[in-house]
Amino acid sequence: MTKRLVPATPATLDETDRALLAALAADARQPVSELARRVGLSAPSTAERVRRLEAQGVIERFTVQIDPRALGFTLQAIVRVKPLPGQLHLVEDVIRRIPEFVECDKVTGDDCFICRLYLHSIEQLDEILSKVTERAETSTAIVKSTPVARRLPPLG
Amino acid sequence: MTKRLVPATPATLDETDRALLAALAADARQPVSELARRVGLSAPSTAERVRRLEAQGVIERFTVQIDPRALGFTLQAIVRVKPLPGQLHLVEDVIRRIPEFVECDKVTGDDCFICRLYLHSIEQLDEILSKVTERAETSTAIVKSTPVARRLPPLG
DNA sequence: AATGAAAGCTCTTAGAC
DNA sequence: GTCTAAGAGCTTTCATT
Repeated sequence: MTKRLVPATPATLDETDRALLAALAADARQPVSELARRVGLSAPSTAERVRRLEAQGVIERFTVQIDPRALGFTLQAIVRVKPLPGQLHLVEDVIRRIPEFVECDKVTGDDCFICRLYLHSIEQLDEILSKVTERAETSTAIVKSTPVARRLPPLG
Repeated sequence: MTKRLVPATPATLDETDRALLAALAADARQPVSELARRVGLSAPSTAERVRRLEAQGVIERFTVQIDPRALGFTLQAIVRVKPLPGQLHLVEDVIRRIPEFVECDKVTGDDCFICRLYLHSIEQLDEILSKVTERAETSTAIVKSTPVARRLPPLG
């Protein structure tokens, strides 16, 4: 697997690149030969474009989307975290080390962190948040449904 | 590509399945032969397990993680959206139709929706939110960094 | 459920435009 | 940057345990 060489800020993507990205987003495991058919190029050219997109850092990684329920995670919560004075870095470390926090962004405004938490049960919420509440105020919202599941932004 | 047959709530995953999922999460495009080496099975068995995980709905899809900056999205925002009375469904539709909203969860509590928004510039924030603010109160936080990028929850 | 061997595809490399 | 062609490598099928 070719690895990122550049931090990828400017990247000139033509129509073929965009079509490739869209096709890969829909099914990352489809063979190069099929990708090639979709974008109207030969297999070698297609393979090289995919490698180039990886090397440029446009493609960060090929991955799999797993249904959390299949792993026993029946609940999802969005937690806003406001560290107590002087606890910011420690709070960040604590979050990073709890694997049930599957995502965390540091944001502007009163709440410093906004995180997504996977839970096996509602009881587990207290269990996990207790590790954070020593050092931060938290505000939790339970996910009832997901009107928009992670999708690609407009490629145009 | 085999498609989901069951809503996947109970799924008995053994150690090999978990190892497979972890390997696929790290690189979804690696060949079955390599996956087979990693989990210590033959290629045919490995291929069948991957198909089974897809059919069970454990694997939702194979996809690609793209650097938003490569597409010109230099900013990310987390927007909390509280629809005005009677506007809930319309607000949900509006969000769904704006492709820059790359993710949206409906949650318990005062703010009905929590969404992730990709932006080309700070000016675009007003432009996009103006389509929502006719029907909802919004509260926006700009992402400064991402201490935890989307990761797999614990497979144990 | 898993394996090994063989047939059939797919990927990559090489050389040319 | 792209193509065709051919060898290398991968995936799948099937008979077997």
